Amino acid sequence: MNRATAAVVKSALPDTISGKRALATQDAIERVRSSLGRSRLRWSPQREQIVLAFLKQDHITIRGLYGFLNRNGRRAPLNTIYRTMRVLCDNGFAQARRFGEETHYDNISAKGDHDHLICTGCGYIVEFEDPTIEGLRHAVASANGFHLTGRNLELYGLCAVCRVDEHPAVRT
Amino acid sequence: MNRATAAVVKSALPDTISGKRALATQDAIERVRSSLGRSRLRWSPQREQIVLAFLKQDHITIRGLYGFLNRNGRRAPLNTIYRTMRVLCDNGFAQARRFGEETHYDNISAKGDHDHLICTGCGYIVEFEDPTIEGLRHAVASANGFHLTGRNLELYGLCAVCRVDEHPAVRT
DNA sequence: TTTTGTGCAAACTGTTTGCATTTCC
DNA sequence: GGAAATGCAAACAGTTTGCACAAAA
Repeated sequence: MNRATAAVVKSALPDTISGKRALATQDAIERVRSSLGRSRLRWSPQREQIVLAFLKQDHITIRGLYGFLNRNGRRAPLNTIYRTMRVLCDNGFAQARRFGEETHYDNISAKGDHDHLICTGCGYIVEFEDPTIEGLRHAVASANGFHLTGRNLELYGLCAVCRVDEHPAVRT
Repeated sequence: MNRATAAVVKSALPDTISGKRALATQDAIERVRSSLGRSRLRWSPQREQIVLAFLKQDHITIRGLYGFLNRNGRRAPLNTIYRTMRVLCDNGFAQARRFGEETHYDNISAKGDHDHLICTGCGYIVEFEDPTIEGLRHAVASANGFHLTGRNLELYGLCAVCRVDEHPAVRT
């Protein structure tokens, strides 16, 4: 790992979730399930576990999901996870974003376009929204005759913790 | 190829270059050479060919360089190109940026930070600079206690050509 | 003459696919 | 019953590395 874009999110959220979040997740799961159903896609136990795990995070990698599931005794092979995530992307629940070596999947079911502030020390990721970019987008697009469809803005830097410790923090 | 981030640059610049550009390149080559020399890195014929080819483009992939060199009878194996590009990155002449399946190398020897407007139809890439982002960067950074070091902004859309033709253009 | 680069082949990593089998609708 | 998902293994693409040899400083 010696490319400029290093660092990987170490986000392993607690395996237990608060009542409030559990409800929100329950709700979201139901939305995914019926949406897939409408597209004649099916609902298997594996798929449910993967979607459930995915919906708990803001962004996660395939290996992250794989580890999470295994840790909780809900084993699923990598290719099944890949396939499920592709389905989620195709149906507008996830968004794939390449970062460093692997693809990160953003949970966009409950939020609009957002961008990322990434600590190159520990891999900590802050998501933010800023309307300022909209103006820029349209200015640049019209100046070049483009019809815009998407964007990806990543800001890199050192978080407060990593700036103080000379050694990068290990975020959980 | 069915991920959101598709499309690859088809940029194969003319193999002959204008006198003006040739001079600029000659100049840049010399700067690279002496910079590497100062770091006790060496100057081989292969390296010269790779750097020469790289400096002619704004951004290119390893396979792009490989094809370019081969087309011009200056064969170089892939791993040599990879190693040379890493040297160029380490010494501030190139910048690696992952896009789609492969890594793109931006020629930053003669320009500052810039961003990309990318046509998802034909892979055409427009580079642009916009000071507006600076304000945004600092606002977001200070709000989150980050010390910024870099950024990457990609705007995706359809270029004028691809919007008219329903079929994507093949840019050269 | 020592250190760095080259080039071939083999390894490695993230991701996809073929295919027989199982499961959902 | 028929379409779709699973899970194993094998394939694949981009990239890196080990190593013997060649070449630059």
